[in-house]
Amino acid sequence: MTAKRPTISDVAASAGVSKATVSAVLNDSDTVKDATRDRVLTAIELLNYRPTQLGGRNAATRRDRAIGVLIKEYDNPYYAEVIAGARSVADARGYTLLVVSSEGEYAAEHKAVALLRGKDVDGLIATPVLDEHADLSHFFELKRRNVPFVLLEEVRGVRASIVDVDNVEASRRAVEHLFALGHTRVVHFAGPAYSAHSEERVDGVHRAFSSSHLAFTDDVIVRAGAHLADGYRAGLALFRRKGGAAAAEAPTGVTCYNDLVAIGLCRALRELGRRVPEDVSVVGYDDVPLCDYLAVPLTSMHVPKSEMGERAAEMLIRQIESKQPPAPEKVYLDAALVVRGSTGPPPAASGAAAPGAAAPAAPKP
Amino acid sequence: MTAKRPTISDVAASAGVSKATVSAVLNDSDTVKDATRDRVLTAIELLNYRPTQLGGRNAATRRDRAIGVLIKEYDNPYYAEVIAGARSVADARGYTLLVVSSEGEYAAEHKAVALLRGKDVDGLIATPVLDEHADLSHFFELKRRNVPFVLLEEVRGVRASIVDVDNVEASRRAVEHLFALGHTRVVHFAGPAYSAHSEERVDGVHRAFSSSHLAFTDDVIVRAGAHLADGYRAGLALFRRKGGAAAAEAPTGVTCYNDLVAIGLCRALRELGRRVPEDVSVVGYDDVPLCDYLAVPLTSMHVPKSEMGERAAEMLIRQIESKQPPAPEKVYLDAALVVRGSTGPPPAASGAAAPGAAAPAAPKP
DNA sequence: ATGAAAGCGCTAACAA
DNA sequence: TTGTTAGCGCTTTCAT
Repeated sequence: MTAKRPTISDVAASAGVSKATVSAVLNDSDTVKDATRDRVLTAIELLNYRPTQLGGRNAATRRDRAIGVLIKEYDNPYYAEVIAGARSVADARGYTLLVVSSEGEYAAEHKAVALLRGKDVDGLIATPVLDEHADLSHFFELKRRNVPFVLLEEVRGVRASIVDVDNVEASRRAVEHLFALGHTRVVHFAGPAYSAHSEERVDGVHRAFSSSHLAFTDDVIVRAGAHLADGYRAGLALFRRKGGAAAAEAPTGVTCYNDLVAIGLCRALRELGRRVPEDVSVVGYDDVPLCDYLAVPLTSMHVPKSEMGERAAEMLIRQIESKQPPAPEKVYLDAALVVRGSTGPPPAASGAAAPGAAAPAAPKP
Repeated sequence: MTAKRPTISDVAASAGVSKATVSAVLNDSDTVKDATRDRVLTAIELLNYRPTQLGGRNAATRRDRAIGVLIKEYDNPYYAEVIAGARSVADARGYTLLVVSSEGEYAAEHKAVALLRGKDVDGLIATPVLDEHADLSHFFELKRRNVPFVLLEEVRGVRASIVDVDNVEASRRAVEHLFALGHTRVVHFAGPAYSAHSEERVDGVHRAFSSSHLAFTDDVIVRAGAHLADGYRAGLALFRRKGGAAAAEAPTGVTCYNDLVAIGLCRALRELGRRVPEDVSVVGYDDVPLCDYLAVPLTSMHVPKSEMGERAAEMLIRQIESKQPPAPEKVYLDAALVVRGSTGPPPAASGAAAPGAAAPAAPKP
């Protein structure tokens, strides 16, 4: 009863060509005339054909359902929560998650996507690397082979479903939280170059400054990274430089690309004898569970990570199981600032201030 | 020139049976006589045959090399480092890592291993779940199909390569560190039931007590878990109970299954107004990078996670690429205690003590 | 309990 | 540029 999965022969018949020609189209051979390629592609769409790599009776029957998940950092609790969300719905629907990380490298991403589709995953959830010079052929190959995928981060040039948060707006609100507290020397610790989210968040910082009477100068954006060590290094560098005589110019508030960077920064501040939030206010991003476990709990922009994973998986599975080739869907969820102990009013009024004047006395530098 | 990969036909010929019979053996069909099964299995070993699921020319040529990695928790930085180590060597050798987590559930582990081998991974690195009642058929299937795998945690009943640390010894030393500082009321926050490592570490605690003059009672072992929230909950429960009048009986030192649990415990202590290390000393396990980033840095048992991943991957790839079927290898690496700020002498001498007596004066409760 | 033969969906050689 | 033909390695009837 159950309609059989179409095979390459069905496509060939429908397009009025041979199996070999269809195969050539699938493998992006340049020996195919544009007209015939189009005919084949149309037939693929029409039948919703999905090629398989399997041989024998395998191809027709045995199929364990699997969803590939492409992330960018194994050591980021952000992804752990997104994956947990995706897993909960995948599991309920009989899919298993296969996770691969590009670690921010474009070449690794390319290889990973190729591998996953070579392994016949039924669909893909991906956080793509931002790389101006990189080609997008691996995503186009997914399209060609009709493998559904959902992105968790926009990538220019690929029409695809996406689940995300409005990062520029959220980042703007993070900065405005500091403005509202009276901070005037505010800085942003930006993420890695490979992150579109980082660019969006930088943009948000820019907009917050634009809406204020504060000047957006070059030193507002400090390139940090995505990891604990990045925030630590950048924090040490910045605040050591702005120590001693230059202390009056030091920022009193910092928004960070993510919570890990913020935690790294907090360590640097601690080691330099600056208190959080008395001397410097710090706001993270993502609202990782760890925020609540720190001695001074971290104010952070809450991102509904688990829900993002769930929504992405639901959307993807719907597309996988749909009879029609899927139309791209876009879902934007809300982020909300969670204020905890790491933010407060700036040390003195605003201008030049002797360190440790108004705030509770510091124990020891 | 390059010796072709043996096929099912080669095995059939070598064993003097038909392809169908070999197929039956591979799929664990019970219609095969023991004698013939043995002959087939021997032929498989002899030729070092590895079945493939792929069809067409794929099977002979196109092969992206992949290593499956089975972990137990996505949200544990321990695995992030092990994976990073494995990835570094896998990458250099042209292998891509596919990570799947069982999240501690046996059924998920079974499914994951089946999936991975269905996807034709070249080998597997696995941290198996501890489950007395569970069958090990998925690992035997790997054996039957000659898929190399290395474990990162012992599992009774499976002869396999392993890379690990001597957990009972390491755990014993963690406890003895507290004993050496003068602690007499010491407790261990144990890990989840699915963890063999947890059992080993509990065993280590037991041995430390045995070598001391302290009595090992039932309350020495507190079942916590593997996550931040587990340590927090268990910590709140234990120290709330031992508050007020019972405070004199409260433990002054705690060793934990891992760093996450320790961090959770520290939060509980903070919220209950107990200072670390002045009132309670806490020691973690794994020595995750985060330890250095806490306001009171965490004393922890350092496990060479990255090296474990590297060694496991090296061993596995050697077995994958070997002409001979591999003999199981066992590697045990050294753990070493890293003393940081979270441990110190107990509040008073040892018996009933008023809090905050001998330790350096606290700024404010 | 086993083998012969047919077939799976795909790719690759080679003609046309 | 395309179709024909010949596989690939494996699984699965169905006799025996």
